[in-house]
Amino acid sequence: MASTLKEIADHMGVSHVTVSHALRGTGRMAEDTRHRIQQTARRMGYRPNAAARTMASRQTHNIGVVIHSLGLQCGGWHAYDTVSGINSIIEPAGYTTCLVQMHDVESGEDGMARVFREQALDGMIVHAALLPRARHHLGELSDSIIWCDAGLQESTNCVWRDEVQAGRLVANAVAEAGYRKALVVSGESHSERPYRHGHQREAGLRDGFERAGVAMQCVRIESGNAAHLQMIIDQMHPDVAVVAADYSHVEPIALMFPSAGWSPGVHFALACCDDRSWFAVHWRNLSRARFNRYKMGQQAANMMLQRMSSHERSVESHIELPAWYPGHVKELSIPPTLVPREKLIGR
Amino acid sequence: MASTLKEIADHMGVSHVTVSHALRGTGRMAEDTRHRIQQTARRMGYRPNAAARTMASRQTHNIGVVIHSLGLQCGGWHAYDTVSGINSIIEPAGYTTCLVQMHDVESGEDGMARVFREQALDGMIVHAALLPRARHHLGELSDSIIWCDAGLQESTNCVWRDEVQAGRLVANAVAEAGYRKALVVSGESHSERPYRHGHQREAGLRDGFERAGVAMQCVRIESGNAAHLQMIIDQMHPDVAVVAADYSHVEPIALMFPSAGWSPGVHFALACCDDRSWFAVHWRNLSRARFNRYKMGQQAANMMLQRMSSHERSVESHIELPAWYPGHVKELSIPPTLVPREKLIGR
DNA sequence: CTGAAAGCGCTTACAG
DNA sequence: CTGAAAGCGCTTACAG
Repeated sequence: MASTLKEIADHMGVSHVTVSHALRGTGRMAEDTRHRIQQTARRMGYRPNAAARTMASRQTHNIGVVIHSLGLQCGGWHAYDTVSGINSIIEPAGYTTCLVQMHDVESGEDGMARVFREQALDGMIVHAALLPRARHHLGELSDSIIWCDAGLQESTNCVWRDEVQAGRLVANAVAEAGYRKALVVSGESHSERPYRHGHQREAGLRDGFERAGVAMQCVRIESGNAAHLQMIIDQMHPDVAVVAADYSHVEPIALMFPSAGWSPGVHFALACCDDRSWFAVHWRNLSRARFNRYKMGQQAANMMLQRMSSHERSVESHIELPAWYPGHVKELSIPPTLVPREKLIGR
Repeated sequence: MASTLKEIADHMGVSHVTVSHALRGTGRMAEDTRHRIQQTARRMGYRPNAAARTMASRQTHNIGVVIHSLGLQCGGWHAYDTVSGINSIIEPAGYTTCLVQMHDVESGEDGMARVFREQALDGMIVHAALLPRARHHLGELSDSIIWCDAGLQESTNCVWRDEVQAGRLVANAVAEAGYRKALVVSGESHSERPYRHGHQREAGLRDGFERAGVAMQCVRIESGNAAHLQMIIDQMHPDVAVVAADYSHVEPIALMFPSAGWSPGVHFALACCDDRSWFAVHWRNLSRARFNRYKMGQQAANMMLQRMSSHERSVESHIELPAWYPGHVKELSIPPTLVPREKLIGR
């Protein structure tokens, strides 16, 4: 088990520089020589030393993926799709995904992860809606940042989806299904967050419903809060459709309401402005604005790679467009959650 | 913005070695000197170079977290809880979580992630049930591996939960609630996988039901397959309780059945052998064998740290015990999914 | 108590 | 076409 270039070099009677060139395909030498060196290295079980490479080449080949740690135990699952997408692009390109959970609190140097303190990253993809202060802090740590679904919508280095359009799509679908009023369910507004998808979705919904002449009412709920759920149930009416602003509100509604006697797609109409990749497997009949977080992660990763290869300071932003998905699945006998008004079973 | 020890050293008229010692709290020197150096370093914005540190100290401070990439787009979400738990321990200890998605296929050297090829890790936590071949391959890459919920149950370096016990707990609860028969729903058996939680859970269920004199029938389904779901619905009867072997089967049942007129906790009884951290937020009334993947990740991470600090080759394995959670939530008017037999509303 | 020396394993730029 | 030199920024062990 040879572990260094030098050992291979000594073994073959050449310099370690030649071995280095041979293995990486750089430099000039007889193809035969190169081939023989590669063979030997393989036979001797040579494995390069990442730290030495980093040191000499000034490239870490590490990409930080910054995600939010919302109380650690709960929340943040939505990030997994995106992170998987990022890794699927980055890893084959020879980069490593370094996961960094970040609390807004630790703006101070000392609270930061080692990976930040010790210049261990070539760049980072931020997938967390941080406060301006924290955002600024990251900007000082690296000049190569891609903001992926991070609440930043600038002309360069950002990826986001058109949330307003998602809202419009849902509003149109609800109107077309024959409902006269929409109950829009979303979470408490965290006013200090610089950007909430909810706001934009609501703007889109409002716009869409207005054009279609459908009334709209917003309800803020905490998930799992019985009183809040009851508030919605109290408003149930055949003319009313329930619209969930994001995935974290559509799940509790679908899971908890049935126990109270209200099944989506049967007793009431339900549509969602948000999407998660597992819906495609476990909840195919959910009527929703479709959207692929995995793909968005890949998009951000590609932008990162492009930026690093071209040494450009910036790369054009990308906006992902959602599409309406009715939830009609041929091989499924179960109806979509947004069933046409006239097919609803009253209670 | 000074970026090296030497710049600070020159600035203060000492050697870079002294600065190194001062900053890390090693060596011996006047407290005053140490303090002055630290101040200067901070003022000059010094940030250590991770690669140089790694090189000199032979420690990367990187921990690989190996997860399975099941077709990439779908599956694997369950890993997120565990990964978060790992990171929550590792990061404050100065280590970085390097995510590595691994396909069983790429046993060949060339298909492996760079992080594997280039000795960039101090150790790894494997959270994927790999084939023996792939497992063996990892073993050659690192001598410091913790197997977390990875299908390996040896006396050292492993973390797993007692799945048999989970099955027993569920069986007892179902029997006590007054049901005479259980319909156990699980996925297709992937026979080539070295270990499936499902097998052990089933063994526990079988044991528990046998003792309690409750009949048990297994149904294998693909999630989202309507015919399969119908198979279950056809068997519905007031004496029958539905038991989901893992989280990926309980969700489709709870999400899809209501649309077909069957609500858990109202029209039929439902219990689950599995748990996910988000159940605690979004699905609190699910009756289940409770279990904390986040905590298990922390456990694995602590074992890793212990192993690295003590330079021991191995650390004692840890078995996590599940607990029965009925799903009775005081402030929730919604019933648990495993409602007592006599409270069930017939259809 | 302090610092000069050696070395970690590579890559890059340059001289032959 | 090939290789010797310089250097990346630290830590460790050791001599003073």
